Amino acid sequence: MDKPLSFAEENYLKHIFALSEGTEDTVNTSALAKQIKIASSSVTDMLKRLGEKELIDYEKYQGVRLTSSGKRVAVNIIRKHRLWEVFLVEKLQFSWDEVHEIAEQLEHIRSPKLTTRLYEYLGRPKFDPHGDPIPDENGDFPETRRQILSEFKVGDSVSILGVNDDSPEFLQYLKQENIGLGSTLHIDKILAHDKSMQLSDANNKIIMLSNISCQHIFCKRL
Amino acid sequence: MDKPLSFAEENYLKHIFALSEGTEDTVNTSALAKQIKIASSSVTDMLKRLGEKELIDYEKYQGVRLTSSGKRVAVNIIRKHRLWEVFLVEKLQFSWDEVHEIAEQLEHIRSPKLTTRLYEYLGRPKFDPHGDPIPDENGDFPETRRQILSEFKVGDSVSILGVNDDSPEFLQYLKQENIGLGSTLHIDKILAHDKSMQLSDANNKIIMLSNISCQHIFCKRL
DNA sequence: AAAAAAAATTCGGTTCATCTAAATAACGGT
DNA sequence: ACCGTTATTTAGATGAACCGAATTTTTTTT
Ligand SMILES: [Mn+2]
Ligand SMILES: [Mn+2]
Ligand SMILES: [Mn+2]
Ligand SMILES: [Mn+2]
Repeated sequence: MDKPLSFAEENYLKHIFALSEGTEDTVNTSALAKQIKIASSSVTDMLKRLGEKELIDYEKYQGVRLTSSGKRVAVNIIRKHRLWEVFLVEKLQFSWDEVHEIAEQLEHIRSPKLTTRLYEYLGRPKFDPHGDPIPDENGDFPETRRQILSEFKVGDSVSILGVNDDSPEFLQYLKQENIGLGSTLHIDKILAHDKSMQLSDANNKIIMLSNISCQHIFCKRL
Repeated sequence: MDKPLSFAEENYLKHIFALSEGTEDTVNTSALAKQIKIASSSVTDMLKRLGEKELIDYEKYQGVRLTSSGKRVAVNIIRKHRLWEVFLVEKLQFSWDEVHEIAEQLEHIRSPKLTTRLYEYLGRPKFDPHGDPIPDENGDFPETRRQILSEFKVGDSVSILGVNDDSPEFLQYLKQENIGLGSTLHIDKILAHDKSMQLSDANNKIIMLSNISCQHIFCKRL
C-alpha cells in the first residue's frame, strides 16, 4: 500500500520545511499551527500520523524535524510550486502577486514526468518570479546568494525582489519612497564618501538610499 | 458559505454529464457506480448531497439529471480537462495516451483567470488531442460533427482521431492493419464501384478499407 | 521551589467520502 | 397478477481531517 500522500500531508511537510530553514532547531507545534492557520490540536493529530509514516521525527512535547524522506517530499512540493509560478508568469503573463495562490493548487499535481517536462519547457529556471531558488531534480537548491542592491553598479537597472529586513519601519520607509516588490530602479550614481545610491524610478523620480538600506533590498538586474 | 465543491462532487457531475450525452434519459445509479468505479451505495449517498445543493434533480429510484447549475459546473470541468490535454500535447510534447490521467488532476484547479489565459495561450483550441470538442467560455460546444474517413477526398492526408465502433473485431482489424490513434494515412484512390479506399501509411504500406470501415473511423485533415 | 503562564496533548465531536451487508422497490417474463 | 431477478436505497462502520474544551507538561517568573 504505497498510497500517495494527501494534500494535507504534503502541506504540513512543506510548512515544516519552511519553518526549519535557517535554524537547526526543531519546529514546534504552535508555530506550525499559526503558519498553517489551523488549531494546534489538529496539528498534534497530523504530527502523530506523519511520525508513523516516518516522514518526520516526532516525540510528544519535543517538537518535530523532517526525516530525509520527509524532506524529499517537501522539496519536491516546493520545486513544483516554484516551477508553476515561473510558468504562470513567463508563459501566461500573470503578475508576481497573482501566482502564489494558484501554485498552491498546482504544486500537488502528481506526475514526475510533467514536472520534468515543465522544467525543460521553462528552460531549467533557477529562481521563481519572487527570486526564490528552485531545487533541481535531485532536490539541490541553486546557490541562493541573492544579490542585494548595494552589490550593483552605476548604470544598472534592477527590479526589487524582496527585502532582508521586514521590520515595519523599514517597510514603511520603502513604501513612502514608493518602492515595492516589482519596482524598477535605475542606479544613477553612487556617492564615494558613504556609498549611498542615487536612483531613479519608473517616473524618473530621484530616490536616495543609504548603503545600509541598500543592503536590505534584494534585486535582480533587468 | 459558497464553499467550493469537492473534487469528488466535481467528478460525479462530470460523469453524470458524460453518461447523459446523447440520451434525453435520466442517468441511473448503477451506470454511475460502474463508471466511477465505486459502490452504488456510495453513489446514492452522493446523489442525495448533490440533490440538496440543487446541482442535480434527484428523486429516489428515479435516476438523476443535471440541473442547469450542475451542467455549468460539469461543462467547466470538461473544458479545463481538455484544455490541459491540449497544453500537455502541444506545449510539453506528451503523447495522446499519456495526458488523460494528468488532466484528471489538472481539471480541478480552480482559477477562472488561469483557464482563460490557458485558452488564449493555446490559441483558443476547439478540439482536444483526442478530437473531443472543447466548450467555449460560455459552455457552448463547437459544432462537433467529427469527420469520418469516408468524407475525405483523394490526395488528403489524415490522422486518426478515434473510432465510431469499438467492437473488439473492428479494433482487432485496425490493429492488424497497423492503424491506431494518431496514425497518419494518405488517400491514394477511391474505387468508384464500392467507394472503398486505397490508403498508404507512414511506411508507404498500402491498405485497403471498405466504405463501411471508413465510416467508422474519425479523422482530421493534416 | 512554587506558582503562574504558555505550549502541547488528549478527549469527544463533526463532516465527507467511502465501504459491506441487509432491506426494499422496480421490472420482466410467464 | 405473481415471482424471481436486478436495481437501488438504508443501515452501520471506518478513516481522514478538522474543531473546541479540558487536561497535562514544560517553561518562566517570582
Ligand atoms: Mn509561492
Ligand atoms: Mn499547498
Ligand atoms: Mn481525457
Ligand atoms: Mn477528475
